[in-house]
Amino acid sequence: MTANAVSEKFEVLPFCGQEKCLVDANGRVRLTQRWVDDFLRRCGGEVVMHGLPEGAIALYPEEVYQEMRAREVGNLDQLGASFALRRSLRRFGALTHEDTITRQGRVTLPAPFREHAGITPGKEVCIVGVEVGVEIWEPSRFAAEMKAIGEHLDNRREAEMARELQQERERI
Amino acid sequence: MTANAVSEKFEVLPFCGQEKCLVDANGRVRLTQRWVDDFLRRCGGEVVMHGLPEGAIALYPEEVYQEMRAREVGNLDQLGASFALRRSLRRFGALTHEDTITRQGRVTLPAPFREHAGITPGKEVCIVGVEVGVEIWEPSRFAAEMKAIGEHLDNRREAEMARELQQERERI
DNA sequence: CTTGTATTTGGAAATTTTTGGAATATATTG
DNA sequence: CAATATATTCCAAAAATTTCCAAATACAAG
Repeated sequence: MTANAVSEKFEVLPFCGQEKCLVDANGRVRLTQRWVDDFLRRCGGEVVMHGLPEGAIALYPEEVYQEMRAREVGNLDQLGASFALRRSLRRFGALTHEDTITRQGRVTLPAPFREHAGITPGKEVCIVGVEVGVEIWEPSRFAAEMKAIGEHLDNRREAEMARELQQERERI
Repeated sequence: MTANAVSEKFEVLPFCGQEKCLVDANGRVRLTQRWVDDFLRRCGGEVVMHGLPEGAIALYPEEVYQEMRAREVGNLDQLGASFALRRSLRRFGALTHEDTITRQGRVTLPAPFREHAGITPGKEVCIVGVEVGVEIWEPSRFAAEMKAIGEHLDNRREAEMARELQQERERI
């Protein structure tokens, strides 16, 4: 298959899985063919890059980002009165950037985004599918994030099991 | 019987029982013919692999997974504001992966999934039927899980018997 | 304004990894 | 014990990743 032809196979679960890959000396990453295909299918390769508060970089198809921002951007009547709204617009504006995936599936991460995400040219990053797009993480940050998610779920499991036992005891 | 032909024998209890098998050097497992048949019958061999919070890998027919996952993906307007939604998408995205069982009944476990489940190429795993699919466990984790299930059921038995006694005493 | 230098961009070759298949060995059943 | 089925190892083909290189662009100094 050539780099530009999108596989015909229908993807039931787009933007899933995770990869490790190297950031080249110029701050570029190469997406795997599968994700390139997902983006081509969704938006012809036009992606929005956004620096997340979690300290990672998200890549969304344009339409996903538009939908995500539609509400706040529509609230122009509050613009004069609300510090919070202005801050939010400022944050999203500053940390958002449009790009097109190249024919070889590469995306350049501009320096401010790399700094925001703690990413260094020449080192590895984790690229993670998030169902509606992908996220690019500095590996140790990603490990910490997954650990936090895991611990939260452990707590939920304990709570669920305890509750089940409690219900058994209190049944009339 | 060839690997691709599904046995005509009607399976009353699909996805039951357990097996031990070796993970090859490239992280692939071979399902027994019975389970290959179960998957071919349900979904033509198209499976969804999912890293469970319990630290094992589940294989479900596609349709089972779709049903299991009430679509969070529709809430795009919350994507920018909600850490919890992003975490949820991240967890499911990172630990979910589509695959097709090969003609030889093999499934590749990608490295991140193996790590998540503590599985090492070249070593044994337990493959456990869970009625709606199968789960792949690192053997000692599976033993611990079965022990935990047993203990929880012991507690429930005590609770149920105590409650029954209490009801008898409180009867008028 | 021109020339030389540095930086960025795109592409191709080479290596590594992954994948599918077949051959061999082992176990199971009649 | 033979015949069949199952499991495991090995190997060749295919694919993906990474490294390397050349062209293009931007930048700076003369």
